Amino acid sequence: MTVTEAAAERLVRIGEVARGAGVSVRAVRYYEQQGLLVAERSPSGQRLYRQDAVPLVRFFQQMFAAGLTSRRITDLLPCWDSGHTDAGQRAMLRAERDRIQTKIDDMQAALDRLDEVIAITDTHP
Amino acid sequence: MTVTEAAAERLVRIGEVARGAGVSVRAVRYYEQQGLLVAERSPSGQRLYRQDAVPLVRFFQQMFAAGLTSRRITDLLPCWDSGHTDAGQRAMLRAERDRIQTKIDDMQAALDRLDEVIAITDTHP
DNA sequence: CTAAAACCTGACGCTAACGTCAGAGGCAAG
DNA sequence: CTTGCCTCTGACGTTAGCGTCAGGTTTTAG
Repeated sequence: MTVTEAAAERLVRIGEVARGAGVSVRAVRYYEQQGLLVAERSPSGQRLYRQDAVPLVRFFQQMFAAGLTSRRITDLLPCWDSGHTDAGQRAMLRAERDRIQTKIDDMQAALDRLDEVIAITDTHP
Repeated sequence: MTVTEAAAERLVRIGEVARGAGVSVRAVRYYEQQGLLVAERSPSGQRLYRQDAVPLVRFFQQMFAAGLTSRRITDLLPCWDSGHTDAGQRAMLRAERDRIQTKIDDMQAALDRLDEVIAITDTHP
């Protein structure tokens, strides 16, 4: 059921993508510049995106929030697109995973320390 | 038992603090510039720190890792030093706490997505 | 038809926590 | 004394993900 049907996909302009994903237009252009996103062009030169660009941009945001760089995301995009991965990509996936886990642990430790202080300052004003 | 005894505290120079805390000398100077750290000076102008500067710098690192800025840390330092806090500081503590918690959740979500992909690419090479 | 809204391409600005010189003084050892 | 390591004060460089003009074209609403 892969939509190989070239059934005239509805294309949207950059503003709609940006609003849909909750980011700025500038951000979407930046993603294209970084090779994260590809867009067709209208005869007049305006960017045209398929609707799946919206969840894709949301995904980028999620990865950015996790501390991945746009470079890393481009390197790992094939893992999503094609499902195919080579050894290097699998290693990168694991490395990023471990890095994120470590960062979560660090932040949890910091959170615990803050909570200690909050508890103290609340009971001891 | 507060060590009000001016019992000639052993003072250390910046290199020892940096090595002890696992940061660069430049970082320690930066913390002073940002008002996080205060140092006495030797007659010749070299910075002299008390040994508790080492755990303090480690603490800064932990807060930085959690996304606090040096500005925020200076604002909240009195909560540690004096144990005394006003309403504004308590609000800031909670705000930072909530921000960190949100970020942890975001990163956990990203981690879960990465783990999905890892699972797929491992079973489906 | 016309005005507003949206889009385009540069290109400089911004922030935060340092890195990295450069040039000069300070300090214990041999 | 001098060798070598540590420290000092500036001060500019870096990185990443955008923000923010500037100046011009295009699309849309009425």
